[in-house]
Amino acid sequence: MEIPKAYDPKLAEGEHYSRWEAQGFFAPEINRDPDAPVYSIVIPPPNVTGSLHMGHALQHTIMDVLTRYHRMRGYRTLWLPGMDHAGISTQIQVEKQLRKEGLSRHDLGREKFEERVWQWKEQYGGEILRQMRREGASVDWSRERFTMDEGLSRAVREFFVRMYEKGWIYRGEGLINWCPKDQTALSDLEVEKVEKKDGKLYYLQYPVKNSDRRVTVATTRPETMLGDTAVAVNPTDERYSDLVGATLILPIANREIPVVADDFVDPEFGTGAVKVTPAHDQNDYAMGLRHALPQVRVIDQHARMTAEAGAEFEGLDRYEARERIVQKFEELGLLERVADYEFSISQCGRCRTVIEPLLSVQWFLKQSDLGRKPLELMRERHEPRFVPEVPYEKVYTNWLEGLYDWTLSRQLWWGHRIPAWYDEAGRVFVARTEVDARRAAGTDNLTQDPDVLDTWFSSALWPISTLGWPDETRDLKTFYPTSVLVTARDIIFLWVARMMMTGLEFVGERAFDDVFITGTVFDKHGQRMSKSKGNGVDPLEVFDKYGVDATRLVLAGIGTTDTRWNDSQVESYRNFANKIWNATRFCLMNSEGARAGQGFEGESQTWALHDRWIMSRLQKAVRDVSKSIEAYEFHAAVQTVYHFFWDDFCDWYIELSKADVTATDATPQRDAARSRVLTVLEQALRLLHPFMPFITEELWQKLPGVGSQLLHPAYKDAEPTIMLASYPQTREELIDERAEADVQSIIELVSRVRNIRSEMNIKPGEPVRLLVAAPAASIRSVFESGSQQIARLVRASEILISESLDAPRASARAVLAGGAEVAVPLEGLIDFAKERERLKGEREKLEKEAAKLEAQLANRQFVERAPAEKVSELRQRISDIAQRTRMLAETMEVFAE
RNA sequence: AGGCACGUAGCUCAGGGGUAGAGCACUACCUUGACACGGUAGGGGUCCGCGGUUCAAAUCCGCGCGUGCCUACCA
Repeated sequence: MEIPKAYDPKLAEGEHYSRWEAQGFFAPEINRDPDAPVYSIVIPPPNVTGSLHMGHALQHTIMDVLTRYHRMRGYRTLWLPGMDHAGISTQIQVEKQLRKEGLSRHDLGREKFEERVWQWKEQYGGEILRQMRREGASVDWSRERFTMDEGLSRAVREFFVRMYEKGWIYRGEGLINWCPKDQTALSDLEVEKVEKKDGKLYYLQYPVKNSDRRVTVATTRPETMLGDTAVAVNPTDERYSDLVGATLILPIANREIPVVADDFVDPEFGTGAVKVTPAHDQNDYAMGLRHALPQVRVIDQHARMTAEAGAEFEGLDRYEARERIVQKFEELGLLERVADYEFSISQCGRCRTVIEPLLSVQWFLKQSDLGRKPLELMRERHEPRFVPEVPYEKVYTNWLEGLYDWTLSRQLWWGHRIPAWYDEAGRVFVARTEVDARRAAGTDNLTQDPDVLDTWFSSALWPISTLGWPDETRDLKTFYPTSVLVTARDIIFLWVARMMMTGLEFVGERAFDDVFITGTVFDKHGQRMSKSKGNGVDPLEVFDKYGVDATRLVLAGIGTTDTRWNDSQVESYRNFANKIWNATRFCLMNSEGARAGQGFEGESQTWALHDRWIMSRLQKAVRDVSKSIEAYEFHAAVQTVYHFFWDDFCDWYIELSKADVTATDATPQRDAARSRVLTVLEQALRLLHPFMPFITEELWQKLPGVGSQLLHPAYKDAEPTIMLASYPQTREELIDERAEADVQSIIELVSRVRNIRSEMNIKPGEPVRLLVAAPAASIRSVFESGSQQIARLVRASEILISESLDAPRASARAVLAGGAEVAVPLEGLIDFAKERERLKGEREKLEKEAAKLEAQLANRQFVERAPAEKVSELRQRISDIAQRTRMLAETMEVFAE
């Protein structure tokens, strides 16, 4: 069979996915075992406007590894894909498109605009889903969901109505975050805090009524003073105790406002007196409620001053007003001073406009009620299990402990319309459908609330709504609760906690068993990747350059760690893919007469040493990889499989088998050896498949002997594919420590001789003779039976094995474990001085180690208190080293001048 | 301001009470019939600093320094 010398990822990547998909391999229905255990994951739905970035690629890789692994283990496996309608960002996208046509959404009207968005979604949306195919994501496309689907929308209305009926959703006036640009309310979680903005702190003086006294307040937002309805001081602050209850004259507005006492005020900060603007500041709002202060609105939705601010300011932008007011204070002689000040501001998470806290009527959800069950579940049973547990369990718990009301309504057109209707009298009717609302109202003359719900409202239902809730569907019963949620840490509050709330509330069970929080991928300078910085690494470009499988290996290894992206890691895994390719190429070039799955017949004790060895190594690799995947330790899993394949299989097993495998005569021995190499390879490919789906499928399909018999019994009727093959299971009885130790001594011998060759500058083509001595008969027999292989690996023309060494003076020597020695006669080739130096170096190394160990043993405390096992281990090591040193000394005598 | 992580080879990172690891980079040799995206042999580390616990600390604890993240009602 002719296959190219280098692996070209594009070929495999272009070929297999569509077949997997078409054959239905991704759907859980492929599993025919009625008793199969269930494994399910719902994808964190990417925004319909989004395209793939490294964070997605990381999450998807981990989900796919878990999904493929469990599928191969015979689980009824579902990974459900879908998208989020992404209210604000999608609306912005479409409005941008309209603007190019000279239109606004108001020109179209609501209905036409919504149609337009749907159109946009069909045309441009969901690019990321196409990109997921490129990643090899084995999601069940037949269950793809969109948060605006009819089913999911029904779930949203159901959620809303039930919460309303319980009194947990209410409509009321509150101080909310308002984005003056997007013209909508935002939840606290959609607001970004930006720290360390340079600004000013203005010290303003308010005169006390009927007095010469003035009270100085400090503020970063002088323009809000027009809305002040009090000044607050700390009740314990003696400087102001006589003023509490006094009346101040608010300058410019010339309004009378009281001085109130409130614990909130920090006497240490500023002047210890705070202006209170209940209508434009979160804290002042709360204080206003405590003291029953009036709320004066001086800033409107467009961040312009209102009529209430006074004719002089009406219509001014908030920042213009600020300047004007400061100027005015100066003129009045009431501006005490202005100080430079560093402070933080809140921005719209979407457009970065500075948020304006505004009083307005919105819909709210009392999260503290809905959050009670998740909090109890965490406190009592530590569920869900966070990976890593530290610090996320605490982050999650702390948030649940301090829940506040969630502003649900958004003044947008794209999203789930609030299921509330008003009659002419303004009475509100919340209902699942308009028909229900009419029935309740007893009239058809109703107007639906114009607002839509926060995008995260529908996201909160994702695990249950995608599976059919509120109906009790088969999918919901089968796949819920889901096995694990894989996501980034920044949406633990926004999303993870809320899914737990709805799952527990409506289905009575946690949304997922485990929550795996991935690390963050930074650029090579440690900066967060972002569009605006333009420092993002495009996963697709990395795929193009190094292949999807290599990229996945890097991503899986990242796991929960924050990592700076560097291509060299991907390059090394690209090389690994090529190594896999070429190892397979070797096996295929020598596959005539061989079949994967054969060659290891009979009692393992009758097998050759290197066969027992590789099987033992394979069992351990299988054991460790499975254990690591199940513990979400992907880095360890990747390392294990990488080193098993490269070091054990390629460097040693193939090399040790080469003579047998490449024999020209078609003997049964040769074919059995070929089958054994193929068998180990085939198992290794399966082991690798969850991480590297494309290359493993590509190569697996080429191996002679693969077929339906290798599929997991749950998939027995399916077309042969590695993705439905059984994941290798450890066969404990094949773990053979003796064989591992024996091959280890062969490896040591070979390495020592190669070292001599290299240090002595012996030409690679130049054959050498080997004189090997070992006092122990067991080691001698290992060397004897392996002498052909050893000779091949070190290019020896002859190997003489005896009990004690009798080598010519002109030999290079090395001491091995267990008292064995090796000498390489080098008549005429040896440089005595150089050999002396080399041996001296060896001896120094040993002496240094011996000194350290001796010192430890000399410590009586150690001997008395350390476990006996440790002490004897140390004694053993010391005696090994002593023996080596002794032998080395003898050897050096030979070279004495 | 609090909380939490992290600091290991030149770089990116594993590991973690008992012999310091990988990949890349580096040095030397090798185009040997799987693979130069390769092979063989090497060099390179007071595991941030200082104390403590322990027979034993890179690992556990405290403090300090540095870096990053999260939370917060600093007007």
